[in-house]
Amino acid sequence: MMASDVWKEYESNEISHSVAHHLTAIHELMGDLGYARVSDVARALEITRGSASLTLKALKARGLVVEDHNKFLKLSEDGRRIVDSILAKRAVVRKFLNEVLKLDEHQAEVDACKVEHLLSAQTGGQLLHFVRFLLSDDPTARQFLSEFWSRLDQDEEWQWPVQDVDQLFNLESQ
Amino acid sequence: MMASDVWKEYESNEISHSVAHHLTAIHELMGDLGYARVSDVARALEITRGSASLTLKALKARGLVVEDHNKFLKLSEDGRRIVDSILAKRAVVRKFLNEVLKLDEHQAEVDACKVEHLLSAQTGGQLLHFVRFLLSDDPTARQFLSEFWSRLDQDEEWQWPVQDVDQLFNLESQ
DNA sequence: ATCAGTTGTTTTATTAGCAAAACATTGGTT
DNA sequence: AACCAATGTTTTGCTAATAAAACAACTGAT
Repeated sequence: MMASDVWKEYESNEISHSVAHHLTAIHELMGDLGYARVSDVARALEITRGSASLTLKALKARGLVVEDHNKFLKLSEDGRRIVDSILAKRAVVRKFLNEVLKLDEHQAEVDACKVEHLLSAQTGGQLLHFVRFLLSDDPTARQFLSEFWSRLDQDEEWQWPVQDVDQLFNLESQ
Repeated sequence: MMASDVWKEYESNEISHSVAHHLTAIHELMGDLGYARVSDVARALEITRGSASLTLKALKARGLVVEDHNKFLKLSEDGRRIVDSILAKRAVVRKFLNEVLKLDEHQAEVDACKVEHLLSAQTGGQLLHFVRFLLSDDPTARQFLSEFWSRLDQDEEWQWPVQDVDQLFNLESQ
């Protein structure tokens, strides 16, 4: 009852939203500027240098970020792997929301940003498979998508949020 | 560059994970026991009564929870609406992950639990449309799904996380 | 050489969410 | 009546993540 064990796994997530963005900021700064210092991360995330300094100190202690001889930051091997998995999930979710579900780009980006660090590797991988096939030139996929989109145009309105969860799929749920 | 404004919307979310589960706990307790007190919520969430008391006091102040003449809790109209939208998103995501992407039930439940309170109403609604059509008896949908699943069985392995995000869809991304 | 700007750190404070412990209240048993 | 168990609250303390402010160190221009 109540699946008490499930909901607490949220906190036990090793990568918080904040950590995810500190790490990806370093990654993007390395690409954009060729380097990343505490101030650059703070500027990118629009937080104070003090905040970034503290968070990045913790990430250095966790071995996800390494510091150059002169205060230049770099992702460790582990940090790089984490960033890769996060960016991959973000890209897949964004593409699915925007190009399949036809949500506008901003909404797709916001929602992808919110969930990117929370999805399991399995979910990310399966979703990648799914979206790749869905957006491929396979005739079955093309036909399915065009049929789905044509129905989207039709019943444009829909009551959401829904009052009775059990009737979401006009089947039994649970 | 860096979409600084996007990532901060995470914190500005009005419903935190903790709040979402306090509210849904009340809802489920009302269904299971017919009532919900501070202790019942604490037991359901496996936190102390003190913690639940403080969080629920804040929710009463926000008008999402109302207190009976004798310490019995109830969802307000607003609280009920929030719970409805969360449970609907949870159900849709879980169904998609489990019945479409074929992730095992536990993984589907964990991931759905993590993102349910973060998805926008638009995303929830569009995803519902999508899953409903996907799992309907429409021949196009049926054919597409069986084709997807057969491919899933084939290329069983896949390197994840991925090293190069730009080649995720062997197209240009961004 | 001094002065200003940038950078990095530390300290203090705040908020959300928890635990632990002390406390008060209530309800039922004996 | 006395006692015990359950309930609800409050206080204290903790961690993560922020801001704000003070401070030190370095850089560059004049």
